[in-house]
Amino acid sequence: MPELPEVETVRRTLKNFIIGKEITEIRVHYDKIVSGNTDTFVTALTGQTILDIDRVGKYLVFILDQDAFISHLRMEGKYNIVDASKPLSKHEHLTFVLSDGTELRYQDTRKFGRLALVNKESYRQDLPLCKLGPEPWDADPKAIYARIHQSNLPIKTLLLDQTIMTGIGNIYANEICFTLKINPTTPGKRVSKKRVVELIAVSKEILAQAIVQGGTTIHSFDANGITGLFQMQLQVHLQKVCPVCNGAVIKKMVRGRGTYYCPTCQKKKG
DNA sequence: CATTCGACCTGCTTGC
DNA sequence: TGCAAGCAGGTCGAAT
Repeated sequence: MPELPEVETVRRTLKNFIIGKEITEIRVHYDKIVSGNTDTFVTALTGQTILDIDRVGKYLVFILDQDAFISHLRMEGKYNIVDASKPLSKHEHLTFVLSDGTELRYQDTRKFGRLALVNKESYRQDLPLCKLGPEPWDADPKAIYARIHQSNLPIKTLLLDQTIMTGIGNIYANEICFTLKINPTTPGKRVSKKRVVELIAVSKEILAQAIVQGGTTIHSFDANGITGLFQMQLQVHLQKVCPVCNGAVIKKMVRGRGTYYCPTCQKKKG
């Protein structure tokens, strides 16, 4: 489900409920949800206390006494905090039994998400996180421009490339292009330095705004779990009418991803 | 190396 | 109504 703002909202919300608690037992109900060896994961983490939750791009990083593990929610992953007596639901694939009688459960309808044991001291330098580019607020415009400028791929596709910048997903890629009035199919090569600077600035603004909205909308969790789902005002994504010119919004597939844009407002090629 | 394309999964919507 | 195809807020690995 999530792009960076949703993951950040999940991180903040989850922290209120699990910091300082010990994982007394781990039950894996769907083996493939854990990357690498499941027994190793379970054995290593059982008995450790959750000290903090970090985030790198769209990854959550749970910091424990001795180890850490990363969790990527992919399309539909979410966390539930429930009383231990609550029956396991169909799509809950992993349960962390906590020391206070609650359980942290990972739920994922499509089973795309993954959890993996990582080295607490070096996870940012290790795979897979070391592959990620900077988040927009840490991005060096020169470096980003260098990457974008050498590619013929559509700018929208490049925004989704987590090795260039991390955190942007399909929805925000569409929104960012709309805000900048840039045609999402514009080849990276044709995007000017100035436009790249603007692209980074807009990415920052939109993600930051989304985090604020997530923070104000989601104070806790409910039966739907901690999803970070929030109702941000979308300008083009899933829209039919352009809010600026009232013209029809177009939907087309760009490199396999649903892409929405206004053909009138987003004519600019760079 | 950069890029493409299918794979990974389930469920909801759409169209015949 | 029934059923198949298409699509969903993401990433990876194999092939080109």
